[in-house]
Amino acid sequence: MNSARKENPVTDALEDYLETIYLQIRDQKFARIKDIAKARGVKSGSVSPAMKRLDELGLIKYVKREYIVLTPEGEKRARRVFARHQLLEHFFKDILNMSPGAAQKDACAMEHNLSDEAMDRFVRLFEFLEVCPEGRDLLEKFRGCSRVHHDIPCMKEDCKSAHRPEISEEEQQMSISDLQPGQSGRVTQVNGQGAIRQRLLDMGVFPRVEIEVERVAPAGDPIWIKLQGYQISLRQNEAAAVMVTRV
Amino acid sequence: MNSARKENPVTDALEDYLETIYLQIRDQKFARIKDIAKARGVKSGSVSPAMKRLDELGLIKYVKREYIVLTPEGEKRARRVFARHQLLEHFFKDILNMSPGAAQKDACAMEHNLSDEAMDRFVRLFEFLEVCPEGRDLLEKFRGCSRVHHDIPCMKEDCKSAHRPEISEEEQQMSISDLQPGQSGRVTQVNGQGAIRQRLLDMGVFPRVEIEVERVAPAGDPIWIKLQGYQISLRQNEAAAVMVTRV
DNA sequence: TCTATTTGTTAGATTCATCTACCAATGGAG
DNA sequence: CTCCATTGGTAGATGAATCTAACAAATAGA
Repeated sequence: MNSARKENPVTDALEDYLETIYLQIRDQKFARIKDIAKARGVKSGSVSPAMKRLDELGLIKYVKREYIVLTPEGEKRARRVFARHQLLEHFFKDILNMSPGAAQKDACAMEHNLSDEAMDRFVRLFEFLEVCPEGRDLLEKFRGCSRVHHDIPCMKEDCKSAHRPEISEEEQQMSISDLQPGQSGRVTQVNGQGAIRQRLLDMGVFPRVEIEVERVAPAGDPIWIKLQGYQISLRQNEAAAVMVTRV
Repeated sequence: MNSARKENPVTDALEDYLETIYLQIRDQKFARIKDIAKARGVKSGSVSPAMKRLDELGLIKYVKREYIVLTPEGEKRARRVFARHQLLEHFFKDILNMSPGAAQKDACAMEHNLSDEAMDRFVRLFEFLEVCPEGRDLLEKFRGCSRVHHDIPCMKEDCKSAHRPEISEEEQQMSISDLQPGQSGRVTQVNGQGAIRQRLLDMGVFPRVEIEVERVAPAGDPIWIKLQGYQISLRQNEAAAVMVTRV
């Protein structure tokens, strides 16, 4: 981020201003300090100097006390940021099924940091889901599962009826509490809800991660596991919520 | 981001330090200024005061010139950031099929800004792809398409053989250049490669976006379209690369 | 034990983004 | 035409994160 700024002095904050200007010109034909300040939640005393910097960078045309105009370069840049915003928001809201508010907020936070490559791959995913009949069905199914999933993992539902009916021997699902000390597994599901789930995720316990049970207390309550090279301890109910396949 | 900082003064930079410390303790049993500076690409003169701040915040224990120790609170926080990093990197690398370097970089940039809700939904997606047989197949297929896709959209490939064989009337695919002025469409695919594709994405032309053809120049070359309330112009070859369904 | 090297600290400067508080310009309303 | 309200601009301050450069402490060789 530092080196990026040296080559390209347009900071995230300036990009935000640019995007705001872009949207205001779109929606009300002009952009002025007051509205920008309001939209961005800053004071007008902060906007003026920012406009000066944007002008110096050739991204806007700004003569004091007059309306702000985007240069072609500025418009391009603004549109780019806005496109990333839209893409992320769509992904969060319509694919991951997040609440609109959170989708918007997360998109705002990330719009400046999405590489071209990531953007490209997101779009490929969208294309897949849009164009491919299977993709569409799957999205439906995923969203269905995701919505219900607060309790029931998708596996139990209609997914069960799919092809690849029998699950091979070593893919047997079990919970961490079924593992003996020394045994390892690969996480496939986190069944807990609310605080338990949150805590597990925050500790890095989610699908694809490999864990090893190191030690189990006599009562079976704290269970020490190793993941990503670090040791953590789980309560019994947390361990029981984590489904794994043996490795 | 501002308001968040007031309630919780742990900035992104401090969180990065915390994560670095966490990983160094994991990998070499101790963390010291020099290594942290190197890992983060800053000078040691910047690290010392940061350690002081982290100590004041109760996230590390730091006595000058001695090794740095994470408090339970600090360890929790570090693990949380690292978990987000892992999750994002996994998503970018193994699901979106990005190059390892870019996946890593993007994950770094976003790890501080991923809401709990987003994390939860990502994990649901992983669970779906891990546990559900259909999910697995689909991921395979998507990755296959994604890899080849630089030229060939997935629709033409094995996806074609899926259920839902015939595409209904109004879902006929056509390119933007097939639309008449006044007609509208919903983007489903962006077929162009390289610079053309990049330009289209940067302008916000990607699946799910609705566009309307406003005007076509006599020669058919610049085509003006409206999307997201803004007018942009496309060259003929760009327009031809964008597949839409009529709306 | 004494020096040379490595490592860490401190002070002071810079840049960015913000604030507050006050000042200046503009434009209606009377 | 004047006055006042709205709007924008400026100066000065703050806080974060960084740098450089000089200094101090610890460590390791000789």
